[in-house]
Amino acid sequence: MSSTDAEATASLTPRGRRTRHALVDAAKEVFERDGFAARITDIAEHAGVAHGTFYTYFESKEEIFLAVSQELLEEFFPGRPRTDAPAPRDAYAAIESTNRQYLESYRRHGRLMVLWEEMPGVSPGLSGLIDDARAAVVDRTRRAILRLQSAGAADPAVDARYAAHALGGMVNRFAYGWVSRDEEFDLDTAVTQLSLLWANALRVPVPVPQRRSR
Amino acid sequence: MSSTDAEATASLTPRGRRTRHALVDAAKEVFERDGFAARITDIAEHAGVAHGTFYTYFESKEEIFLAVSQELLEEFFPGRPRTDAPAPRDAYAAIESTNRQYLESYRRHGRLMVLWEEMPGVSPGLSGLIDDARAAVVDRTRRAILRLQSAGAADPAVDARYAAHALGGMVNRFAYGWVSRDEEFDLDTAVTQLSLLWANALRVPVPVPQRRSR
Amino acid sequence: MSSTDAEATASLTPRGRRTRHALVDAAKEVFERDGFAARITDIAEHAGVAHGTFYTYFESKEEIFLAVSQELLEEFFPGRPRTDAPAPRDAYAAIESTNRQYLESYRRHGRLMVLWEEMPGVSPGLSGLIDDARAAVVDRTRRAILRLQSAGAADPAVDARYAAHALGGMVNRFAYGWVSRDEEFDLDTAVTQLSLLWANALRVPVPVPQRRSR
Amino acid sequence: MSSTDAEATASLTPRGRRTRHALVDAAKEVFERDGFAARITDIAEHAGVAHGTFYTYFESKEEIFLAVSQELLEEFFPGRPRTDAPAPRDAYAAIESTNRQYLESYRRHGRLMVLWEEMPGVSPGLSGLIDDARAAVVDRTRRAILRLQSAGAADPAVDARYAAHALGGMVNRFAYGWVSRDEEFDLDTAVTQLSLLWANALRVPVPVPQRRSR
DNA sequence: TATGAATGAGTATTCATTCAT
DNA sequence: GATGAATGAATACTCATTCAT
Repeated sequence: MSSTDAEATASLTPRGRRTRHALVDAAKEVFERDGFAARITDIAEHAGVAHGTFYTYFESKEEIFLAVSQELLEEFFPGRPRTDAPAPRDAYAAIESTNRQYLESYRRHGRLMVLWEEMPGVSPGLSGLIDDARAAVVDRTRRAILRLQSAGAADPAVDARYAAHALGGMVNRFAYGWVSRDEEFDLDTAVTQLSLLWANALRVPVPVPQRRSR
Repeated sequence: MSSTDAEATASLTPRGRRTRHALVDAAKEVFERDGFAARITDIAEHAGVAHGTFYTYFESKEEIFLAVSQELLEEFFPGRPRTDAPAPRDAYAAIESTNRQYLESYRRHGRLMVLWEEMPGVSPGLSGLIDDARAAVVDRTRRAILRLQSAGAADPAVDARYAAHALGGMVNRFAYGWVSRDEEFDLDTAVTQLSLLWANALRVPVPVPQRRSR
Repeated sequence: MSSTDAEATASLTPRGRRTRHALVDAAKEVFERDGFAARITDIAEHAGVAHGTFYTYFESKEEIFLAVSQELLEEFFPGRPRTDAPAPRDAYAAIESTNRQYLESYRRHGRLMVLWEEMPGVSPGLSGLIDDARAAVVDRTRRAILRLQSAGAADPAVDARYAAHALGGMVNRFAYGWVSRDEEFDLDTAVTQLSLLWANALRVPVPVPQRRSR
Repeated sequence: MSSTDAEATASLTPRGRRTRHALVDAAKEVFERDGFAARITDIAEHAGVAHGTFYTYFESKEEIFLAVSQELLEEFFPGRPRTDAPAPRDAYAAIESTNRQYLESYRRHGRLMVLWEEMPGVSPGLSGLIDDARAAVVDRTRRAILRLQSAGAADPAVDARYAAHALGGMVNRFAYGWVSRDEEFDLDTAVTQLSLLWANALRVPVPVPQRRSR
């Protein structure tokens, strides 16, 4: 549970905590079903509380969407990297692991992730928040690329910042297409292929087994 | 002017044609300013016609947005490739040319392109239409990759369909980030870098000059 | 009809003018009945139009209240004095005429005048507007007193500004009490008495007939 | 402390008395800040008690406003006159003393007095109560005028009841304007001027020093 | 007594769409 | 074709008041 959530919850009685929780759960379901057009009335109804009760805990749809998103934010944009910087020769493994985690998380949250992508059209405020988190991750990628280049393990012609944006976008967009349309993709193949493309793009050596994967 | 537009226009008197045109122009401006939340009243006002006149020409906001989008659809997803399949040894040049065109077009239409991306959250019907067009382009990319592979000019370990989705997404997402946020990118560098990543990813040979570009 | 009203009406079709008028009339009735707590729904209903139609003509309750008040504003705080400055020896007659006009107008508009007085508690914006108009009248009174003093026709110990505020307030408050509570007052007596008090206060000579009026 | 307050307080435990007191204090502040639109939540919060606690002591906003007003009621409309009827020849001194007290009290309670005036627009019940108190004072004034007239010390042409209403209103309205708008008045001058006007109006002799006061 | 969560009636407001002229 | 007035469904939000603990 994210810190923000803990904060919001701190001053509540157990009963209040239960109600708030029910609202967040309900909101998750309703957002998944109706997108951001979800009606506050429906959320309250789903949670089994009166209309006005919603406003005891949240000031707006944005705010509860944020609460629903807390978990995702932490999962996709952790405060700190989930793994230590890998030795250059493990670069491929790190890429693959990151991609696998990303795709799995993305698919697990499915409709909600899609909502994130479409947020700017609908709630600029919220999407700014997501953008910030995203920027941090792009920056981490950028630094990782620079490290590989220093170690002579990546194409020096590549501009780390441009590449971080482009490759991050590649995986993100792939996942988005997968979830939002009904493309037929296979998880393992997707991980292998995206990692191969990513590694190739940077000219990071790809271990032999992958090269035969299809 | 696209065929659909021509159709819609055919049965109108000259005066009607003018009014319809004014509405589409106005809509473009207003959509760019307000996003898809634009109000029909504003569009009509901008076009200098009465509110009700809108409905003489369009049945809904979706419909006029579609009309506004016709031009873009044609530009981004032309009915037929704009260039013939290049000889394998010109692969890099083709990649670069495609990317440059894409980025230039995307930037030219700026806010409107962003609207396209965010459409699904807001008008599923329309976005289906865009998706279809997109799919055609992805398929063309897929076949191009297959051709390169047959010619021994691209990494055979790459799955053409996955790669077509991924690399198309890469450029699309990069352009989106560029336009929707205020990232500082340089057009030439962006073209060079994205093309380098794309070519690298497929292990398509990159001519020497690029390799020194930064 | 005040200029503001004419303006608002200028761009409307006859039908629109009729509807707008119906709304203002309805509002007057409803405000008189319910005070400023009147509901917009009621006003629309009273005017025999749909709820939303209200918003075709007015943006808020304040705005229609202002429209309702236009006529009163002009009556109580005319852009220019309704009479020329009287010769000093007619001072009493002028006082009496002004008071009679004021009391008659106030009583004619009854409940609506009372609403004006209570406006500050309920809509500071509107009341500021009324205050401004009131200030202009107070200033006119002040200058009239100064004129009388120069002519040696009024007590020189009186401070014209303080007196203008005080005596204007006296008549206003008297009228307010008369209308808002059910005090039993007689119009002629009220005019005579207020004028006597006013004249006495300034030591303006009071013609003999008045002195016997009761 | 007024009798009503004492009553309400009698049956409470010391702790209850403290809480009730905190609520009344808080209400005074909040009413002064927000007018009668003050929210019960805010009052409770200000008093440092839970929302629901309010209802342990008061049934409604009106009721606590009344409690807040007790002190003022007593100050402005004392159960008995604060001074004995003055000898006719001290009439002016009595007028001046009353006016000074009134203006000082009014200004001391400032925003709250203004609230009183605007009460009818907002809570007819309460304002009826205030009206009653006011009526008692007007009646006292009326009888004082009659006394002066019997003693030959005031203009016999003046109708005591009309004058009591008018002159009371004059001072009240002057004070209201002073407090609610930002008129620049000076206390001593105001007292002198209002007393002068009042005395003049009744043709009560004004001692010489006043006549030179400005 | 105190708490604070829950309630829900009440009201304003927006805007796509219809339709008489 | 054009007009612009009229419509009314849809929904958000506030806050006094109740009540279980």
